[in-house]
Amino acid sequence: MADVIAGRAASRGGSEAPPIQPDPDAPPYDLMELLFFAYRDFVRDVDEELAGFGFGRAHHRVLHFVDRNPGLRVADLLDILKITKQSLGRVLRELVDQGFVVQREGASDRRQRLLFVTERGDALALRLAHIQSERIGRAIELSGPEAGDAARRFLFAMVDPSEREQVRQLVALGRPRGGLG
Amino acid sequence: MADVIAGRAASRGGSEAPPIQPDPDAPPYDLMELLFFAYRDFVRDVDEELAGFGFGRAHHRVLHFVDRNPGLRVADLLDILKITKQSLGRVLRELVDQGFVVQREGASDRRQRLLFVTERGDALALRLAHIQSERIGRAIELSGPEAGDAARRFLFAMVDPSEREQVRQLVALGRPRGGLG
DNA sequence: CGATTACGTCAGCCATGTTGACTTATCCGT
DNA sequence: ACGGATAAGTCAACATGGCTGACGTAATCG
Repeated sequence: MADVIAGRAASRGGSEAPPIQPDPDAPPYDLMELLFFAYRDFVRDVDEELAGFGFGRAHHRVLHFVDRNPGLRVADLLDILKITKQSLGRVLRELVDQGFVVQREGASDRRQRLLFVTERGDALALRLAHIQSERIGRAIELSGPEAGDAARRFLFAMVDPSEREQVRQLVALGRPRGGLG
Repeated sequence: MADVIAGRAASRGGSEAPPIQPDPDAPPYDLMELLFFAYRDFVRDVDEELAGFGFGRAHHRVLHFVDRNPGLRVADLLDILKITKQSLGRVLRELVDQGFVVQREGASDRRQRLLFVTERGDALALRLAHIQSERIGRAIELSGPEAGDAARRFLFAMVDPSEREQVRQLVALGRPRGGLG
């Protein structure tokens, strides 16, 4: 399979010798690309498993966040995923129809349909999480636990400032590891 | 906007007091979610800019990798993006039609259509990269340069072992910063 | 010369996102 | 108690970007 890249770019805009120190104004292409490659492989991990239920990645995202946040409101989920009510509606209906998620009327506000996973839903969510955590576990072994911790801080800092408080709270439960900064 | 999460999960499977040390077998949910949130916001950065040309994220990925790897072969691009020839064909045609990318016959193998960005293509690629690098720059400021370096190592380790050599070479050019391990 | 390779393309389908309009039930403030 | 705002669901139509399968053409390689 196509393994070698044919030609490499000359440094942008000059014919001088390549600088040893990188241009501080040059975009951090390496981080951009590593983010792409890491995410690409990370999400592909569970595709097969999902396909077995006729599900896709959208179903996984919903199942995951409901599993991790029992009683989540629909509006919260929309805000997490940044998709429309209609898009969510489709995948949510399928998850409910197939018995992975249930909706319960809110106790204090009966307009709300709070989301919970069923036993079946929890089992699937956990299985998918285990698959993906193998890759993460190997990555931490390879790069060292400090790199994992630093990656946590870096990734958190990549989140939009306006979203950080929400993300901090969402992520907090699974994180008795020290603060995010 | 929905800001507070209604209910939080009890620790899975028990009613004891929450452990201070996390279960070492528990999936690293925080990293999984941070990866999602960071990627979500990172790719959204350029959506508006792309829409101005009638482009989407698929166009961006193609433009980026061609810009960074002039003379890239179509087969290489397919292998990077992990999509089919037909999917790539559509977006590539649009990029070519609108004068952002050109294809040149390979010198040694005339079956190849090597890919290059035009001046126009390079300008757009650079503008998009600048937008995204603002977020990364702020993240590095916030989390510290060591966190950025560690994130590089961690993200590289997240890449599939079978893909690492290719990724290492692709990422190498923009990286006079020290090895990836 | 024949098999393989690199690339392109037609046709159709699927998953998942979008807008816009509308309904229903409920809550909350006056 | 009423009326506006809010939470959620739904219908319809459409866009984007994946996919499979089948084929065609040109060039290379053994």
